[in-house]
Amino acid sequence: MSAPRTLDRTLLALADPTRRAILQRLSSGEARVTDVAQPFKMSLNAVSKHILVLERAKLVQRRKVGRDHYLSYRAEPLDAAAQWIEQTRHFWGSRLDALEKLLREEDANKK
Amino acid sequence: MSAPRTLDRTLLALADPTRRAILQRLSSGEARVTDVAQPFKMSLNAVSKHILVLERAKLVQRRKVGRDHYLSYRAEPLDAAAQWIEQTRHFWGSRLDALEKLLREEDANKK
DNA sequence: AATATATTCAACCATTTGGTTGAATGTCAA
DNA sequence: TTGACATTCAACCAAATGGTTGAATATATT
Repeated sequence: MSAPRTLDRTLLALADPTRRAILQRLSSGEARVTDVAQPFKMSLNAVSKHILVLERAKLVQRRKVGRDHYLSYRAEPLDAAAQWIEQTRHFWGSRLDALEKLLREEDANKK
Repeated sequence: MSAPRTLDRTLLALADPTRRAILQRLSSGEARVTDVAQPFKMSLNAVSKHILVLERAKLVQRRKVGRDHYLSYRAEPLDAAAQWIEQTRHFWGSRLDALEKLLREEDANKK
């Protein structure tokens, strides 16, 4: 089904507070690169690189209008990641069945 | 509440197919480092490093018995990540949310 | 005591990441 | 046309990642 590369890129892109902040900013609507970069202490170029990572993960889309690049948030990869995590939790167990697994392990150790 | 560092580490740890495979292996019960490493082409040491990343993210716990280190999967960080993603999707919007809303509206129209 | 097994530690290497600064490109505006 | 603005490109740097090999450590086994 879904190539794992896509999931890799999504999770990697999300594993950074700066990039999550960028996404949050975009979640309330389009913004230009400069606008997105404004609140951060780091250089515009650094933010530009973060945006590239988000684009590679398809979490951000770019629309060029003249010299301005308008960025927007795309929800699909996050949906896909959520789906993967939910499915995984279901198969691997969550807190609720942790006890059960523990008991299985103890049982195995007694052999 | 949860420091973003924890989420960073969880997502980063999950953003790698080898580490996800390791977790999958552990999801069905404890295993030693050697057992975990066996199916992989890479060296034992490489796997050992991956395990370290998973431990740092608290996705894997280690129990030493003599020379053997028994590894087990811990579900809590994944639960936390899922919670973050779900909350985020809720606030940032998603396709599924849109679909849900559409269905709710259709439902309302039928009344 | 000698050897084999399980694991980590240490050093090394190539690549990636996250940041910087400075220059280049493209577009708007006076 | 000249200059300001928006953005990327390029080079560089430090640190982290993902892998290797070889040695060290600790524990079992004979």
